[in-house]
Amino acid sequence: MSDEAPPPPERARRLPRAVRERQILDAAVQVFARHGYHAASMDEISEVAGVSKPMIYTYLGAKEDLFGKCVQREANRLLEAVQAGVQPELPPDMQLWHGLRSFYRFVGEYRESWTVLHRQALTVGGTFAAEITDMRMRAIELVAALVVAAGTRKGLGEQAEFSGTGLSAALVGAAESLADWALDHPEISDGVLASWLMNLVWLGFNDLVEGQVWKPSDA
Amino acid sequence: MSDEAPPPPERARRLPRAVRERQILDAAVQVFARHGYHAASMDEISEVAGVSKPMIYTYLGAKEDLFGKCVQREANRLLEAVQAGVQPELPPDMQLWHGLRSFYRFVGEYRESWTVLHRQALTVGGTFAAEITDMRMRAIELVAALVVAAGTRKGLGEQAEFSGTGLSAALVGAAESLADWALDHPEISDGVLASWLMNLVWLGFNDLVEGQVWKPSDA
Amino acid sequence: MSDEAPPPPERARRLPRAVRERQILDAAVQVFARHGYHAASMDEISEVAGVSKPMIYTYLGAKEDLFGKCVQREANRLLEAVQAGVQPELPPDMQLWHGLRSFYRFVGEYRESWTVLHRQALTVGGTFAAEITDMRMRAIELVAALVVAAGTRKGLGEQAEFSGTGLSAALVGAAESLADWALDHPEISDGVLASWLMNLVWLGFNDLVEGQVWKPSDA
Amino acid sequence: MSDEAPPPPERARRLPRAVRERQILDAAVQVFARHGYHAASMDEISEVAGVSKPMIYTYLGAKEDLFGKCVQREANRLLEAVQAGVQPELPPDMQLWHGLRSFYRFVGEYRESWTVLHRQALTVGGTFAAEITDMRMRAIELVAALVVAAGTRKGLGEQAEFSGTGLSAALVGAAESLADWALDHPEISDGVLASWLMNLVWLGFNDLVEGQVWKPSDA
DNA sequence: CATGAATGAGTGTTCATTCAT
DNA sequence: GATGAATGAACACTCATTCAT
Repeated sequence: MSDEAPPPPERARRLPRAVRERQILDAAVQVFARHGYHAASMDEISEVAGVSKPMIYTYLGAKEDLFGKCVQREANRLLEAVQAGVQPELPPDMQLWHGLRSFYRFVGEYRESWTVLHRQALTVGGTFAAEITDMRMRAIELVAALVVAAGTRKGLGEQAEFSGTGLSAALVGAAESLADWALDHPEISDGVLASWLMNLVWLGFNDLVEGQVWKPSDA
Repeated sequence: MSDEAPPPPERARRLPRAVRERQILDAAVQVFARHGYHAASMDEISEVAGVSKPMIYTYLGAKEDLFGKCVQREANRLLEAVQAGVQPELPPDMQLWHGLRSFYRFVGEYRESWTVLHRQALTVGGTFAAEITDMRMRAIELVAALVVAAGTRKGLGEQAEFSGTGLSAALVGAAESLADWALDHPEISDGVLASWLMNLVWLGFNDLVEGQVWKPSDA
Repeated sequence: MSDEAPPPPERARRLPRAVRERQILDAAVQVFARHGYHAASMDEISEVAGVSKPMIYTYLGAKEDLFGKCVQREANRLLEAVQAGVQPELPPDMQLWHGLRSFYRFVGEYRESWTVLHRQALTVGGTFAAEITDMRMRAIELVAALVVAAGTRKGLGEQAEFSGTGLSAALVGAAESLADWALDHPEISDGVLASWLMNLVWLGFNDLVEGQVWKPSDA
Repeated sequence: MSDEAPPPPERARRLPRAVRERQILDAAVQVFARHGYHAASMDEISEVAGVSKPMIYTYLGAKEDLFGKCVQREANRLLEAVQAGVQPELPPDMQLWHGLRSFYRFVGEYRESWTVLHRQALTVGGTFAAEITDMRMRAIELVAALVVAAGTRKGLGEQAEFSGTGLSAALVGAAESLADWALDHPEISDGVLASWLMNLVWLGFNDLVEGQVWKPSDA
């Protein structure tokens, strides 16, 4: 029988909720990136976070909620990073280039965020795919509006050779795929990656092969 | 080897092994496409296949083996479909265009195969990711060799504006992403999809916006 | 349509039932000895026997029946071997010695039989334990009657220092345990093994240490 | 059979880990003793323990681990019981006698422990058999050193009539076998059992039949 | 006679989730 | 606020057993 006033166990330090939530989200992103949604276990997340499991449920909800919040947070981070890189007063191609650079810088710096967003978010059935796809679409339109708008101005409507959304999807896919590739080639700088993509989508192989090369005009 | 499936009797409870294996693989592809590797249950697969679970294990092995065999079969199907569409005597751009058409036709026709290959195969840790990535790389080089080789001939080595593997990754990503998009737009024909991609990667946005348009020369 | 291949496919030779049964029992003893009753699988038995599973069921019945028949056959073999070695006209100690020799010879020669009888038969719940125990008891009384009877004649009844069945159990246990030990020491001949046991149970440690030694009188 | 649910160990909801572990181990020993390793089901163990299955896995690990821990605990108990009974200052025969009494007392008191150790531990393939055999050997040498050492002192080396390890195996087998027999004869006291064995191995049948009887000298 | 084909029923194991403290 | 204790429910996998041919 312990009747003496027990000194508060140092074991569990009472931290403000916001801090705990960040700890947990960080751990969750890490674990989700490593194993994917289904293979990730709440046990591992709680362990990595240094927090007991009930706390996760109290603060962030069930596994699916937790994953959703991870996705949201990382998606916001990514969008902010890209938007921060774009300078609206530049010509379209330079805007695109700067946006791409920001994107690749982000991917290189926050690999796990990117992994969760790109690879893992689609494996979860239900609402997530839509949510992610939507976010993806907004992202692409943000970037692709530049060129699509240009095309539209020139009178290229929804004719066979041109489709705003279709091309956007392709463009984003190209950018994403190159991002994945870049994860295995960290020695390639974000500027170079952005340039490659510019040459692909802006000039096309044909011009490129003809010796034409796109280069940033402000470097 | 008599490989001719003898006309299946109306209500044969007792089927030869090869037939059962196909049934099971078909069901597995369907279920894996629907839920992903982890969320798919052997119970559902057996149910869809109209076969008891032990049969699956006897014929195709454990879950991971089964998935591997699905991936292999579908990957072969895809490769064959694409290769069948390419005509080596045509000029490079036409070869590319025909290959892409075959690809989009396949994706449209075998949505589930494509889903398994593109989205689900990467969610399984271990050997699969590598296997798929490898297959993807071989596929891309098959197609991209056309243009990359052209670029290399023109003296574009591994300089900052050009990279064989990097651009290949981007190109394949664009094609894949457009394929995903096309799944939600079945009204767009494979010819049109292929054209869009050609215009993107062959001419580039710049030329496109300037009014230049790529068109198949043999239609 | 098979036209003129008169000899039936060599694949499945139609053998008389008795032969098949022996094949199966041999295989079963082997597999039961290797894995024990529960860990042994009908599949492995059928494979080792070179016979399809339905045949096992047709000829020998279910797994438990099969095991029972294995045990019975091997027990009979053992009993016959021991009985064949005993010569009733010799004095008790020599009878015991010859019986033990036969026993150890059998164990050395039919290791698997011994394993099934001694180690595996007891792990199966239900009727088997009793059956085996019974068989064991009969075996022991067969052998121990010699000495126990002698003791009883001398007026040693069920007093504290003497008990027929109890001592018999101990004696048989000693013989069995030495048999197990001998499996790992095949270089020790059955004559030597029998001698050891004779010295232990006939003379006892005390006499043995005093320099008294029991030796077969007819060698 | 006895299907009466023996009062589940209290309905105490929240118990400290150590208590639960003991409950589970107790239940496991009971069930393993009743059915053997393979036929025992984790379900029954959890039911007998009054605990859900996941707890077993959390606290004691998988089935094989659980069994290993049972064996270890019971083996320790047995060794301690025997060692506690031996008094090193007594002459060899009295030491042996006291050791045997302790052994039989333990077997009578903890039937299930004995069953698990003696009968079931060998049915599990792999490391366990070796572990148990080893433990058995150490146990036997602990006890048999007394007599074997005596024999060796007298100049009885590894000659045909005498073998330390071989005789030890036999001796232990005799003791074990008598223990099994005693399980069905609970009315025989451990002192009597020990006496029987002493008369068998110390004096031998011959002396016994001649009217010589070994008796404890300190009673 | 002989077997490939097929399965019902059960096993060990894990995981997201929630109380009681 | 924070957690160790506890579980329901499901899943992958196996095996003894039996038809239909």
